[in-house]
Amino acid sequence: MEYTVKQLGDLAGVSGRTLRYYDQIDLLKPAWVSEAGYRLYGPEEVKRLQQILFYRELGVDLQTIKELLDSPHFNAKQALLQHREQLLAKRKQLDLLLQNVEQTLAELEGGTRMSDKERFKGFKEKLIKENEEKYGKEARQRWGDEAVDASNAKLMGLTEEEYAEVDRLSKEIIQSLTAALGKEDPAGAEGRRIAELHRKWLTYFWPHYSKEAHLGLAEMYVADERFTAYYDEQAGQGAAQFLRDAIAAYAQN
Amino acid sequence: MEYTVKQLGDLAGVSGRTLRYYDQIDLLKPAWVSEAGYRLYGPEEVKRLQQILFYRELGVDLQTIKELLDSPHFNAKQALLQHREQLLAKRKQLDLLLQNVEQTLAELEGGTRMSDKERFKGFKEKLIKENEEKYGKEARQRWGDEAVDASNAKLMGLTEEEYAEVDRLSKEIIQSLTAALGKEDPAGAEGRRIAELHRKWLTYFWPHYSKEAHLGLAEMYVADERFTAYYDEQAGQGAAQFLRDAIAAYAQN
DNA sequence: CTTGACCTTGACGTTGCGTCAAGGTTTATA
DNA sequence: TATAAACCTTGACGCAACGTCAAGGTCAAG
Repeated sequence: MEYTVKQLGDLAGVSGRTLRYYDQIDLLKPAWVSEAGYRLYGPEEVKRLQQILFYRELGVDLQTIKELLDSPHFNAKQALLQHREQLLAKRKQLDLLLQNVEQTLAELEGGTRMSDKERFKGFKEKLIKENEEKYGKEARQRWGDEAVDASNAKLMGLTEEEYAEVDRLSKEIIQSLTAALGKEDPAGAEGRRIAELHRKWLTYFWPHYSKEAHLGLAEMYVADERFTAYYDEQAGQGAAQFLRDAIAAYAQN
Repeated sequence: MEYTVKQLGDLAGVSGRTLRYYDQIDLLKPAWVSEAGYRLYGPEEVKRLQQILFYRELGVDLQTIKELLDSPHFNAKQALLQHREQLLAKRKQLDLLLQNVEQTLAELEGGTRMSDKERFKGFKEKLIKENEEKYGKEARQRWGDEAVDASNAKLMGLTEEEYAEVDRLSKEIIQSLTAALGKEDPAGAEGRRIAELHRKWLTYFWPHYSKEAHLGLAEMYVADERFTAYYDEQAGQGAAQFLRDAIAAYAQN
């Protein structure tokens, strides 16, 4: 039985790129190479790939796997013991993080509204302590490496469907604003439509809708430069003002 | 109060490089830049850095932190809820990994000596499932055939003490070889001592010792390039050959 | 003989910085 | 005041484990 990269890849559930990478780092070489330069794998390589994937499944890094499989003296038990220590350390850090997050959440829930000073107090103390210890930095850096990829945190804890709708709404608001800027009247029909969209969007964040609050938010859009900058950047100069006027007209109605 | 990169870095416990990186990705810009091009930070930046580090400590990635601090629409609570979910998921996976590792270790400790077949059973099942989804019976059969003879993972089940001794022995062998290379006679006293060490070491792997088998292994050290490379790398060029000769002399005696 | 699926080798992107390297600036000390 | 030490700058490479084009060669099928 001989396999090309794709055949072996499909068989084992890894990509062709992965196999070429394993070849590159000398972790798994093809049994031979065809005249055309194709990598061809035999049963031996299938076996070795299985072992590689077995250890990878346990979270062992490729270098260690290589040593494990190549060094005839390598003690798998010791490697696993060491690996377990790493996993335990990781979990410990995770638990610490979780504690922190939960505590912060609890403070938010309880409306504790701690001041920034208070909020960062414990954190600052921790930083100082870390600085005193020589390995503080190292530990933090390790943590940085472990940091969860939170690039999808934009989903904001909504269900998928909810998020999709929120996303659609905010995009439509921006688009409508872009189109309406300088052409439409904020107090006109299009302005009203935009304000309505904005209201819908709002309901996903506020438990209760009120015209007063809506109007208050609209005012903030022009008063707080962070909001202003956001809308002006997304939809063009004057977008925040337009939106504020549209909502004002809508809310007064 | 104004700070240069190092001053602010020391204050907050981050490196200058980190601050320059944060500048680069527009996460934290200096308040102004001196004529000489030095970055200078003010109190506002200190506050922002605190917030950045606060969220970083929670494991949030820098892009998300940026959005969090820059976008007025960002809901910190929702973000944290979402983040907590990710942390929980990660911990769950860690626990699974730990379970796997612990089980494998337990098998080693208990001397259960599970067959490779069994060892890879769970793994195999997973692969088979994946293959079935993709290709159905045909692939499963092929895979099954390959899987059955996936039998060469050598996990040596020793106790901790045993391993320590094995480790000590192998290190002493390497050291002795390094020292003896080119100076001592493989058939001499030192060669004999090394061969003896090697024999001791062997007993931890082989249930029954025999001179023939020992000699056979020694031959393999020069015949199998993996072994040769290992010894020559660890103890110097010619180490495998020296060891082979020493064992040969020892075994013939 | 032409698709289309598959193969190859680069080479860049990802994350969050660490770590030189080469060269300019500021500060402390002799 | 000269000079060394400490600090600053901008590149640019490296890290883990691949994903993802891009440009071009190969192979089995219609």
